[in-house]
Amino acid sequence: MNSYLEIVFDLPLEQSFSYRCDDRGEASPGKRVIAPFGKRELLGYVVDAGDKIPAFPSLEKIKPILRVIDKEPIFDKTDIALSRWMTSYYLCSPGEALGAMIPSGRRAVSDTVFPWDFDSSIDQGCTNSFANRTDISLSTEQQDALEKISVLADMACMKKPGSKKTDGLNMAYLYGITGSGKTEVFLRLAERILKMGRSVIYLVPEISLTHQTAEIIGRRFGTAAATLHSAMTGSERLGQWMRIRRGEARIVAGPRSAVFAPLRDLGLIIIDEEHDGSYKSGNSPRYHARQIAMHRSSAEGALLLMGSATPSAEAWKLMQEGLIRRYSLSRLLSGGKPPDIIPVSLEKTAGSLSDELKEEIRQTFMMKRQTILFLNRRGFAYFYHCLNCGFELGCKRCSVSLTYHKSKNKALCHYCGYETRPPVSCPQCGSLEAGFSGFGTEFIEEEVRNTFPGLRIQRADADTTGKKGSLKEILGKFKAGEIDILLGTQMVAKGLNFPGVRLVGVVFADTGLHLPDFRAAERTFSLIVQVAGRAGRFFPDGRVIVQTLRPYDPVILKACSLDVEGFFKAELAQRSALGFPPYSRLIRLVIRSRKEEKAHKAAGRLAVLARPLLPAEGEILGPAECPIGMQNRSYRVQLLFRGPSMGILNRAVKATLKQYEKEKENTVYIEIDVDPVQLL
DNA sequence: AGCACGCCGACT
DNA sequence: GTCGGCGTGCTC
Repeated sequence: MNSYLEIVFDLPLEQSFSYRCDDRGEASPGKRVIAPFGKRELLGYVVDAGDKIPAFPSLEKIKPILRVIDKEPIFDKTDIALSRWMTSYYLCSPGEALGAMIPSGRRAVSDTVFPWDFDSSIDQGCTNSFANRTDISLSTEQQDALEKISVLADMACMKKPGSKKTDGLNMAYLYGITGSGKTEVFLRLAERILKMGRSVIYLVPEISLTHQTAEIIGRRFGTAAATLHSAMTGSERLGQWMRIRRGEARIVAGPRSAVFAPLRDLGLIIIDEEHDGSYKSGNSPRYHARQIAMHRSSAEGALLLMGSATPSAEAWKLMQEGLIRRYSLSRLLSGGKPPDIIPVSLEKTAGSLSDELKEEIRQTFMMKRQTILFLNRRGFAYFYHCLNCGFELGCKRCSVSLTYHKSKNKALCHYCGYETRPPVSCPQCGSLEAGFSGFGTEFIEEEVRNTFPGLRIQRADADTTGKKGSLKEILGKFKAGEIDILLGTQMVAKGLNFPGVRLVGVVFADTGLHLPDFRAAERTFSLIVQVAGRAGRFFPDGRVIVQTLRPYDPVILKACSLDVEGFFKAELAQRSALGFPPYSRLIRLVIRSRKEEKAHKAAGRLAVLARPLLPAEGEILGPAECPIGMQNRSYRVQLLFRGPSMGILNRAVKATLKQYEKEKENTVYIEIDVDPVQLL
């Protein structure tokens, strides 16, 4: 019984390996085992077990496994089927797919067990306060959306799981500004699905939001709720995983990896803030939770419900085509209107604060209210520049500008961490008219302090919130009114839920617009609208000032007038004209090598091999140096496969890589990114 | 991915 | 003379 096992490892290896197990059938498919692999002992996943002697390796080569980790299988047939689909879609190995699915799969196995606790977040946004009350009455809009989506949910749930194709009838979108009550509709729907005896996944973008959502769900659904997030230790997460697997927890909240929650009878997947970039994994397999959710909901007969005020271009197009049903929430529950959003030109401004912004800060202070200043990218446009010869100081290992950090008097690289003392005079021409200028948080902090010496100013970015808990502390002080101006990156967005805030300033809105990425406009647009939307939720009497070097840029203007439809009309027309997603699909290969010409040679060869393997509808872009051409001493060259459908692309890429490997000439590291979102 | 084996450059 | 670079091959 079960004397031979097929095992896969979390390594970039296609094949499975055969092992012997002398134990009494303890090892079975879906369990993890420790097995000798070359010189080391590796954690592997059993994918098959049987009595038949494996055909391939000679019998004497087959080693016995060392031990079985799990008492119960952690993967069932559905999970293994999902991992197979991931393998073919994302072109990763079976072991990598399984490793991404189990939250502690890639870490050391620890045996400490911590109790599962809800973090009582300091974020007391209204989400919390109204979501706690189940008796709250819905607005007509909410009620209407809930009823219509419920019909869809019932239809999706009627289908037998596995009865294939749901013809897009299983996707819905709650499109509405922040504060219009999406959360309550999500929760009501979840309640309904749970009552029908089915289960729910509730995805949120970040860990911080996970806590908040977990808390709401925990209060509302009690022990039926579970959380899976990356701040938990391996064993904590495994504990939750098994609770879910056993059916004790039937609603799971978490970030992108929670899309793999091993729920049975899945009835609903919710993706809150669907546009958010954190749903895309940054390492192999580079999956997108939305894509996995689409696959799972259709394979398991569930409804997929997404929500955002600023949908992704992909979702927007599917809504236009009717493949995702759209339900709008257009009114704020508070009854107010979004605040005025005023674009202000920075063109003739000496520093980084326009007169308009300064004046509003002054007024806000006089009204005893608070200001939040937003900087979208830490240290961008913060580069060493020589006015005489144009020299720019860049990282020796990565081709990005070095950022000046005044507190350390160091110039440092954001990608690899390289640091150096900033030169006094230009290293190229010796001119003294060289130095750092720009819009980093530190720089602006100083300017704000000099302009408003009497005000209490606090900076919040990766530097000041390095130690855990300190962001919480800062936000706590801000909420208590002990800070007048909060200055920081994305993370201060949470402060937007505080009623003392009157003014929000986006210091430099166009940073993202200059990036060499076809999604730059989409991201810039959505950032501004998100900021403004959140602002409006709590202080409809408030102001939002958007500073920009391009006050006439249509993207900025449409964002300031919250014109989502208008933005997508123009943006989709442009994407279509240029043949970019959502009007095409992409696979990106990044070839990395220490030697520049090696990387280029490999990329060139790959392109040559690929062309005949790609049907006429497809094309290959590049090879080209990546926008960030060098990272960690490695040259990076990219190759983009573009075509109308993913099928032809991943077949071509697979065949290309296979052939390239067979040639065994110029071995390089190749990174595969299916549906890339960042092209840097 | 690691880890070993193997063959060519500048150093204790 | 060795130490050490990374190119190549293999892992049941």
